[in-house]
Amino acid sequence: MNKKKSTIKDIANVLGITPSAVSKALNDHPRISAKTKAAVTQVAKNLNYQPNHLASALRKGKSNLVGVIIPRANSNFFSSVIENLEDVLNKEGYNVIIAQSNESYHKECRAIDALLFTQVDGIIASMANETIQLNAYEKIKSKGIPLILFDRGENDLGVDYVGINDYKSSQMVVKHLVNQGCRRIAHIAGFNHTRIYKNRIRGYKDALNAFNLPFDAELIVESNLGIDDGRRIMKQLLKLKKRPDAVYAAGDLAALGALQVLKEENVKIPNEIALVGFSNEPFTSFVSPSISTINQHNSEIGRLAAETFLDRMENPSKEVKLNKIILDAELIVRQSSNKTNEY
Amino acid sequence: MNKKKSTIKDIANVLGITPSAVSKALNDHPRISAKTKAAVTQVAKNLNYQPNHLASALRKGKSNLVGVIIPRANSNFFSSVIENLEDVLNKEGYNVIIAQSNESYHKECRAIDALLFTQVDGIIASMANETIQLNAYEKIKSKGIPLILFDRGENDLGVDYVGINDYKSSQMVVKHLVNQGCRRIAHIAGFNHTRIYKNRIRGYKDALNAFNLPFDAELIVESNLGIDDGRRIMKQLLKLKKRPDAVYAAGDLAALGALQVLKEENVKIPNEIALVGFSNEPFTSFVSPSISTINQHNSEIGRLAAETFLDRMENPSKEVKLNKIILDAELIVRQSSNKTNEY
DNA sequence: AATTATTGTTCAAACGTTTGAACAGTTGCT
DNA sequence: AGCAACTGTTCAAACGTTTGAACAATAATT
Repeated sequence: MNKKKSTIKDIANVLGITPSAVSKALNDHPRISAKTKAAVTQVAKNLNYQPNHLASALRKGKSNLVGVIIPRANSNFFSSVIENLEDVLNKEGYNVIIAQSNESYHKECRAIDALLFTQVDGIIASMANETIQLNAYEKIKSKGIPLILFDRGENDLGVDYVGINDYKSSQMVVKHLVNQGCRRIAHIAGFNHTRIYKNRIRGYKDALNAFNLPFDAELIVESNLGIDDGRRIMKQLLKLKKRPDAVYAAGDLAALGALQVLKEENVKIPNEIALVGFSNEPFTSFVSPSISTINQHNSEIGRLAAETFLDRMENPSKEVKLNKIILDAELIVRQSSNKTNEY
Repeated sequence: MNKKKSTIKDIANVLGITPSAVSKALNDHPRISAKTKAAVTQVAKNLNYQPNHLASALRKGKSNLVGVIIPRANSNFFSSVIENLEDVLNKEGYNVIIAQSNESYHKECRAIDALLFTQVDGIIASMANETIQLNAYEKIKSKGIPLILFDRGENDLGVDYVGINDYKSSQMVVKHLVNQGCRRIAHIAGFNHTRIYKNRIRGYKDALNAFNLPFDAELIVESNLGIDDGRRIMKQLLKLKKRPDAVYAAGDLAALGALQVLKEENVKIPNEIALVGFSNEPFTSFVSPSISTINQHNSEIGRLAAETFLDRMENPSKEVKLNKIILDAELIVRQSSNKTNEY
C-alpha cells in the first residue's frame, strides 16, 4: 500500500498545519484544540502512521526499553517472572529486552554491555551463579539508571531487591521434616557465596538448632544444584555409616537427581528417606513420587520487580530509601515427604 | 565519575577536530588517517565514551534490534533456540528482543505491534497454537522488514522458514514402533490446522499405509498437547474395545500425561503399550520409564534462523528465492518404546 | 476602550549521529 | 610546470521527534 512510512510531517502537510502542532496533538497537549486533535488522529489513521520510536527516544532521552537479565529462560520460575514483568511494564508503555547469562559471568557482562548500548531505561536482573565480582553491576549504577535485582541478588550493591525469605523457607522445610519424624536431615546446598543459598543454609542450621538436633558437617554439601550434582551427592550420603532420614535440596533439579538415585537403590521414599526440593518447578509435581518443594510466588516477584522499577522511574529522586521486598514462600507437601502414605 | 555522558562532540573538542571526523574515525572510515583514528579511540576511552545507539539508529534508519516471538520461553526447545539465535546475532552487532505470546493470538498481535513500534530490523517468530488469522504477520511483511518463521510457521505467508521434517519424523516413529512389534498405533495429535502437526499426522497416516496397517479414526485425537490432554486422551484410548499397543504423541507433555495414566492403570510399558513423544524436552529423559522422543536439533534451528535473517539484511534485494530450510530430526529410543528390556 | 488572560498555533532549536559533497593540501605523472 | 589523482578533513544537511518560547487572535477583566 504505502510506499514509505509516513511521518508527522506528512500528516502536517495533509492538514496544512505544522509538524509541531501534529506532535502536540498526538501527545494530547492541552493547548491544542479538540478539532485539530480529532483531525490529526483521523489523518494519522488514514496514512497508517506509526510514530518513530527512535526519534522520540533520542529527543526525550528515554528509550522506554527495559533490560532483563536472567540465568536461564528455561525454568518455570524465570519464565513466569518474565511473563509478569512484561505484563506490568507493557501496560506502562515499556518494552522488555531479555538476555540470558546461562549462568556465565562472562555472558552476563556482555549482556549488560549490550543493554547499556541499547540505551535501556533500566535493568532488572537475577545474577548468574558464577557471579562474584560486581564491576559490571557497578557500571549500571554509575550510569544512573535504575537497577533492580530479584531472586539472586547481592545485597552489598545497595540496590532494590525483591525475593523470597530464604531463611524462613528453610526453617519451614526443616520443621516439616521434623514433624514427619525425621531426625537426621541432610542438606544439598547451593554455594555459600550466593546470598540466597547462604540464607537457606543459615535457616537450615538454625532450625536444626531450634529443634535440638545436632549439626553434622557430613550432611551438608554445596554444589551447583544440577541433576548430576543431586545424584552424586545423594550417592555420597547413602554411603555414610549413619544415613540421613531426610534430604532437603536447595534446588528442584538436585532433588530430582537425588530422587533418581533413591529409586535406583530401592530406598523407600519418604519412609526411609524423605525428600524436599526448592522452587516448585513443574516436574516436581509429575515425577513419581511427586516432590515436596517450596513455591516462591513467581508471578508476585515479577510484578513487584516491575513496580519497583516504575517507582524508580517516577522518582529519580536523590535518596529514596532502598526497596527490599521479601516475600514469604509456601511449602507444598507432596508424596516425597508425606509419611501418612507410602509410595 | 563523569557527570553527563560524553558524545563525539566532546571528543572532537578535546582534539580540536570536527565531530564528523570523529564519527568517521570511530567507524574506521578509509579516508581518516591512522594517527587521528588512534587519537580518537584514545580520547574516547578516556572520556568513557559510549556511542548513542538511538542517534545512530535514527540516522541510519536501522535499529540493530531483532524481535523474536515465541509461544513460551518455558520450554527447552525454545530457550535453546533463543540461546543460539542470540549467539549468532550478537556477533553481528544485533540485539534481541524476546516476546512471549503464551500461545495466545491476542498477545501475539500485541507483541508484534510492540516490536514494530520499537523499530526492530526484523522479526523471527514461531506462531502461537491459536493463530489462524495472519493479518498481524501480513503487517510485518508490509513494513518490508524481514520475517523469518521457525518451527511453527504457516507456509502460505510466503516467508522464510526453518524447521524440521515433521512428515519424515512421524514416519520414523511409526517405523520404529512397527519394528518393536506394534500393530495398532494411536496418535495423540496436535491440531490439524497447524502446519507442523498436520505434517506429523500425514506422516503417521502414510507410514501406517506403507506398512499395510489399517487406519483407524478412533486412534487419532487432536488436542493442545498439554499434560491434561495427554491424560484425558490416554484414558479414552484405554477404554476402547481394541486397545492400541502403541501411542505416539506429537508433543512430550502429552506423552507425559499418557505415561502417568498408563502407570496409574498398571499398563506395562512398553510391552503392553509402547510410547513415543516429540521434542526431546529434558524431562523425557528423567521420568521413569524414560520416554522415547524426537530430537529436533534446537541449536541448529536457532543458528539457521539467525543466519537466514542476516542473509535477508544483506540482500534486501528484489526477489531472492524463499529460504525453506527443513532439517532431518533424530529419533531417540528410550525405555518407553524399547522392548528388549521391560520396565 | 485599554489592558490582561487565554487559546491555538508556529518557530526554531535540540537530541547525537552519519554521510556525501566540497575543499585544501600533497603526491605522482608526463 | 601543468594537470590529475589521492589524502585527510570540514561543511551542512539529514534522520523524526519534542519542547519552550514567541506570536497572533480572541476572550475576559477593569
